[in-house]
Amino acid sequence: MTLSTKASSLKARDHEDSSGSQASSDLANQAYTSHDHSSCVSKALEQATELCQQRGQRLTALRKQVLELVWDSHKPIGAYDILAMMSKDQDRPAAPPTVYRALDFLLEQSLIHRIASLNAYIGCHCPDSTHEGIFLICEKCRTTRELTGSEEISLLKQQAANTGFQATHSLVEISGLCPACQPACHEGA
Amino acid sequence: MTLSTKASSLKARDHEDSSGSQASSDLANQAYTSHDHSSCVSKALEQATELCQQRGQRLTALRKQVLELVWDSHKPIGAYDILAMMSKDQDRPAAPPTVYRALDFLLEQSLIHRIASLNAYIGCHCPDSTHEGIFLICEKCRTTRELTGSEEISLLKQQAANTGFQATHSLVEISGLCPACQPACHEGA
DNA sequence: CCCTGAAGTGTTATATTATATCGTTTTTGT
DNA sequence: ACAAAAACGATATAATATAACACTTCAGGG
Ligand SMILES: [Zn+2]
Ligand SMILES: [Zn+2]
Ligand SMILES: [Zn+2]
Ligand SMILES: [Zn+2]
Repeated sequence: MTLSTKASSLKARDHEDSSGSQASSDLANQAYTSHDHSSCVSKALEQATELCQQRGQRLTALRKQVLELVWDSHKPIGAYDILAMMSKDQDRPAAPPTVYRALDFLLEQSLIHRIASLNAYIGCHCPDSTHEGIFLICEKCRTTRELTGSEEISLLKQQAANTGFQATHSLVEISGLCPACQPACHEGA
Repeated sequence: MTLSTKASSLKARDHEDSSGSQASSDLANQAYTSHDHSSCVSKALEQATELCQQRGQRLTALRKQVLELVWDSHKPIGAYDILAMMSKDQDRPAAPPTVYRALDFLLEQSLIHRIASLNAYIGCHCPDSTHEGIFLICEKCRTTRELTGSEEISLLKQQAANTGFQATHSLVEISGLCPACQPACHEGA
């Protein structure tokens, strides 16, 4: 597989530890800082509601629930994990198409992204603009951060154009170690 | 899905038309030019044999066969398509693990690449060096070309490093229209 | 040469991810 | 209220990938 340690199932909600609010000024998101993530989620849901209203799209209860489940983690979450949570929390035996249809809608509205190397989904921090994401995926803890600086994307597309290729969409995923997981590398006795 | 028209099955060997040899000087490969592809394949197999010998790795008949089937197309080919061809050509009812093990070996040896957005595999043009590929995937004909200019990759990793992320592997796939398929866009009556 | 351990392969079963299809319900616009 | 469209529930199935175990092949040492 692409990443080294393939857990049997992607998990969410495992960093809801501290609620200290640290303002990391110039960063697009706070994937690496321990923060009040529930407020992240609330804001994301509010923004999504507003955006869909503006666009004349229907953010139904089901779609909102899926969006919330996706947002609840800084780690990409698999469709079947969402399915399991929906079935557990609400005693609804949801079927795959239910989740996939919601995910498709959210992807179309740019409210979430799909991480191809993990077959998983993650909330988008800047859903108001259609953009090409650059994703930094930690091979150890799977925390994934989206960079929105699109200069590199432009360069890539420029180079593609130089070869006569007409680029329409780019997929950039970088695997490695997030700041939190790097010290763990030096712990080997 | 990531690409617009998802054919039910990826296909190979559908551009073995002309054998005109056109030297496109500065290009790493000839995905877009009509050329004697069978000679491409031969060279790739020879080089693979040599590289494995140098590395003390065993390019067995099975692995070589899979490599040839992958190389036979400029389009990424799915594992189950390889499986079907193996079963057809040699009256061997091969099972999935047979193909996946060969693919894993070829991936480890950098003789092929996996295209995540297609769940498919394609031969590498420069297997002697470990590198990060940039893939240009045509949404119409699926012809996929690998760029080896790694400056952009370096920039991406640099930007990742600026955020404290220690990058180890990058995945860059750009979808769009290859030169051959672009005129088709203007044919709409 | 023969033994032996490691690597490779065959085979069966199963896991994981995603879609097709159809019928019902809900919403929207008139 | 009515009709059309969109969303949803439900069942089945497709597509991709791996687990587990037995058997074969091969390299290397005696
Ligand atoms: Zn985004
Ligand atoms: Zn990490
Ligand atoms: Zn390559
Ligand atoms: Zn094309």
